[in-house]
Amino acid sequence: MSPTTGAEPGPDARAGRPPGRARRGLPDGSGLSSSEGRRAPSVTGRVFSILEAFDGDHRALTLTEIARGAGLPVSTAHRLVGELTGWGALERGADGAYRVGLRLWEVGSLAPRSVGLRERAMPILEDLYEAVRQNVQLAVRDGHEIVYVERLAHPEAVRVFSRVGGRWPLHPTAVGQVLLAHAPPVVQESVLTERLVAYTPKTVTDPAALRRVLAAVRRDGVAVCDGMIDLMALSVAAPVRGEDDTVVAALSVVVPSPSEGGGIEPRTLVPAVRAAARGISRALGAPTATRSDAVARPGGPRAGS
Amino acid sequence: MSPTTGAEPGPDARAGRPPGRARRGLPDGSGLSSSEGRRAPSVTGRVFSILEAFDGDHRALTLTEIARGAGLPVSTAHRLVGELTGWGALERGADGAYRVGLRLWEVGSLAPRSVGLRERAMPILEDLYEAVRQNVQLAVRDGHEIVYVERLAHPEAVRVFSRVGGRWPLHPTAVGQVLLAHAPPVVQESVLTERLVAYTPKTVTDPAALRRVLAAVRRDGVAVCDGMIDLMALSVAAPVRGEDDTVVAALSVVVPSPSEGGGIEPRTLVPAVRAAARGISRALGAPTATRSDAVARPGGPRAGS
DNA sequence: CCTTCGCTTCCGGTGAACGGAAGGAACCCT
DNA sequence: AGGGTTCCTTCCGTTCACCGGAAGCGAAGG
Repeated sequence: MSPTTGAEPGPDARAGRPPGRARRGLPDGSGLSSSEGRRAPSVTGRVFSILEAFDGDHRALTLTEIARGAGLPVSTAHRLVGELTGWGALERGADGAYRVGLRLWEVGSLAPRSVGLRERAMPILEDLYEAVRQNVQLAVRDGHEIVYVERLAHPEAVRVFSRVGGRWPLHPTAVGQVLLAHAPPVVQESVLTERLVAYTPKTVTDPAALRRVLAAVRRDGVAVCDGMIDLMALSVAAPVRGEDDTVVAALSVVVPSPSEGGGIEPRTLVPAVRAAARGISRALGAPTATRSDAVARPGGPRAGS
Repeated sequence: MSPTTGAEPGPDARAGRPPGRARRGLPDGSGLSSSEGRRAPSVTGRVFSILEAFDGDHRALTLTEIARGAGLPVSTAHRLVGELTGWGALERGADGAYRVGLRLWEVGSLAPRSVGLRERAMPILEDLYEAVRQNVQLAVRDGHEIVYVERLAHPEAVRVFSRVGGRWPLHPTAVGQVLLAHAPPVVQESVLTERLVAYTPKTVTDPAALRRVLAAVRRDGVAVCDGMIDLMALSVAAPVRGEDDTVVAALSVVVPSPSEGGGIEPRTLVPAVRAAARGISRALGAPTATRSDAVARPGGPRAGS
């Protein structure tokens, strides 16, 4: 294979592919390996780079693919993958390809910010899902990105690009805007100085405009994003607060965009989303969610019916 | 291929671990660290032992607790935990305790046997959940144990001990019996020669009796466990088949045991559970689930294997 | 005050990890 | 059949990253 293989970050990326972390290129013997490609020379670092070779579009990899993706010699990859497989972090299928193993998932399921949160939120998510029969999503912030923790999708609902465990930037998603609006100021400023990628013509990319959006989100307690990632979809999100009353997650509903002929008036979703988010906050022990003011009044926590 | 290709990883590092909570021998300073379960002295092995220090009852650990649990010197644990935290496999809370991090959960969510399966099964699980309004569970087998992959619990349903990501032995659970009944003969024999722990007086512990139960499960296409783990609960499980028509998972419903005054007649659940399991099998592309015979009445074709 | 406990840093010796190279098994395409 | 390609596995001498005891720190508590 000629040396051109992974030079470009996203030659394979289809339409709606999130800005996944830059895939590590080959060692790239062109001398000038520079400082950027800071590769941790530790064993642990190498193990991580192996795990990072797997992502939503690459769930099954051969040894050689792993080695290439992780930037490791095959013999090294072979040894480490062998250990990973022995423990159960990876599994080898009958086809010889490696996949992420059950044991690793099992440990991951102890993460409080994902499964812990999910456990308490699930009943309310279900109620909301039953009420709207569309896409319902729950996400948390990790650095400058959101990570989807749970997603309930009706088969006939508008198609969305999110995936449980998937990452997206903060600025073009309703959950992201909610989480950013309530993030520490350092994070906000940092994001506002980054280049804000446009996914559609409707994406907010101007820092000043985004700043206004965030202020509105804080004021209204909801974020509404129409066609910022996909012109067909509109999403409404509200913040979920934890014990110390900080925003720990965001909840959203995604419906067909009215500008594309969606039949749902987004404004009717706002009370339901806000109520469900408050319901989860209460389940988490948020102090303000136990008071009874603040929410207008349409519909109780059970969002209809 | 090599000796270990395909099939079960025979030697299996983790088969020895008793299914219950019992785990983690404290260093117990008695000098005699023995050779008992000595862990591989590789860096990777140490990292695994750190991850293993976390479990359902220990989701937040201090550095010292991790070191003790993993059987490592504090300074060593400190260095490795530092690397794990830097990558995101662990997170350190404001209280100084370490928890499993989002990044690790994220990689784990790429495991085909958990989330991959879950994604396709979810709509059907939801339908079943709506229909019965009780506990609905989905589990796979890993070695001599089951691992719960998904669980929907009604707040007012009978309380069960399972947890997403949790492990249980095969013989006392309905899902376990289904998975064991369709496991490779090697696994079955191996389990039948183990000591079968009794959780209640009703637990099957006699190998011959279990063998008859498994035959019945294969014949009927369902397993029914009444009070084998918890006298209050009864569960009904059915097999889920994958593309190659092997049993890849099991689905169950848990209701209050009729002998304890539960209001539901278990027999009425059988068709619903069986139908849901077939629905998931079909979603996974199982050949027999697309035909319309085979399960119509007990004593159908399938019996062998 | 001193003690205890847990976390962090330091540093010299050493053995585990490294990876090039060679061997082997499939699987192409002539 | 034969030569070419790709991928996996094993081997082994070199070296450097890992190891962990010890000491320093800060906080809690008696």
